[in-house]
Amino acid sequence: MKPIIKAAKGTRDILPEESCKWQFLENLLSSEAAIFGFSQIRTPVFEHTELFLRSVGETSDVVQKEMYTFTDKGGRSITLRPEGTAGKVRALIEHALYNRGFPIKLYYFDSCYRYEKPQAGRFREFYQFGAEIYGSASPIADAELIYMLCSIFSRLRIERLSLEINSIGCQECRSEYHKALYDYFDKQKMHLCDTCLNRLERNPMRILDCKNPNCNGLIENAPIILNFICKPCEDHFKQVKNYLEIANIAYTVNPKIVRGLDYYTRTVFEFKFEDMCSKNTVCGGGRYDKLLEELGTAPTPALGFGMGIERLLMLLENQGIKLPSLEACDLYIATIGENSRILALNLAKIAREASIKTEYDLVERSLKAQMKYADKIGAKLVLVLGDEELEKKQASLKNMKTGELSPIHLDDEFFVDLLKIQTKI
RNA sequence: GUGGGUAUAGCUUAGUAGGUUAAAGCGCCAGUUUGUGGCACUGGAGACCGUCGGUUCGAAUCCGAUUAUCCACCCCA
Repeated sequence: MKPIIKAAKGTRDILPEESCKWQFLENLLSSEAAIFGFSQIRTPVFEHTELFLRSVGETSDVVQKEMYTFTDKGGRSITLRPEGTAGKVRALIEHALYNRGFPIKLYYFDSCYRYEKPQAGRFREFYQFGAEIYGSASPIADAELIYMLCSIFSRLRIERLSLEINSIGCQECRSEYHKALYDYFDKQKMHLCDTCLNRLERNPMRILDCKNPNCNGLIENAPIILNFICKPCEDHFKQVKNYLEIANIAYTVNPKIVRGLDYYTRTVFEFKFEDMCSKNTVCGGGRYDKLLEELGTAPTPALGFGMGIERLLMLLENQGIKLPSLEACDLYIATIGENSRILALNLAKIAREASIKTEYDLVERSLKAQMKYADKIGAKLVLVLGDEELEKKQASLKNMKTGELSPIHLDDEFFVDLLKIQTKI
């Protein structure tokens, strides 16, 4: 026996019992996006590395240590997408979708790839559902995106999900804030933990999120971004909050929310849920008004979010919300001998044309074993074709729920109708 | 990248002061009236105890390394 090959680290197979749940989620998310006027876009799994360097940001952790980057045979540097937004913006620009008139509203359901150490709710290949709005600078667009998310969560009957929002301002006000923050922590360097010392140089805002008790004391009195954002950013944020209140959406302002991708500006938000031990983000997003410019097109305001499907499933599991399981079979045709098998082919064809989910024996098992199998797959009806009845064009139909056996005439033109009625019972 | 836990049949697990054919439940297959499922009973297949090396007369059991997996941190969805 040769050694078996297993799935690569951080990847996993979605087996039938689970894939039906994925299918359900994908349908629900897509149809909700459609209700909100979003249309689907599908972009390649891999892109030129340059795209992510310029959008996600060269200093971000995602780019620095988590990308699947390789050189293809043509010598090009290629990267498997670590997130969904960059590719969508690239496509928007490449196909000049902005000429179709604003707003452009797109959604996607994509696999993404990051070279990380796997753990709960985190994989190297993971799926994101996301939506983007291009061409609106208005705070109503920020609210609209959040409305859609709330609508999705309520359709899934998810509760106890907290929405945290923040504004990280525009580039101008943020750089001022960075300066203030740097000065504040720099004076107290000796009290910071090692990771925070590192953060101080790379992204001082991250220090605000540190769990180390020593750093925590300093955080209390640290400057807050909301005191530094400029008047337009402040107004924008105020209005977003206002629109949320109008829609009766509960939120908390969390000035510590810092998104890890460099392209965010102004509004940022996260939907979190409490797990046994830690808080988990199921969905995160925000505005990225400078990104389109950065990728070489006219300045265009934009915003979007990404939702982790694996985390959504975790959350559903956590709240005991059941998703549909495998669909049962309507009709199983049990056969005894070759003649009845040939007849089964024809009957199955008729039934299937009428969209009745039909199966018959493929492994040449005994009748008893076929009955067992029919039971296992949850067949509602079993049609038993025996040699004796075959001559008289008859068979017996068993209702698996009641155990009731009834004779059925195979020539009956109402044969299919009969099955249809019976499978509905 | 840092730290910790775990590795025994398809699944869930038992088995350690080191001792010969490694155990159970579930699942799978077959049988208990030769043509009828669920329940019960009987039997069967299925594991070189993650891998490599070491200690020992002898290792699933002790030691080391390695790989995989889980969890936490970093970071993120």
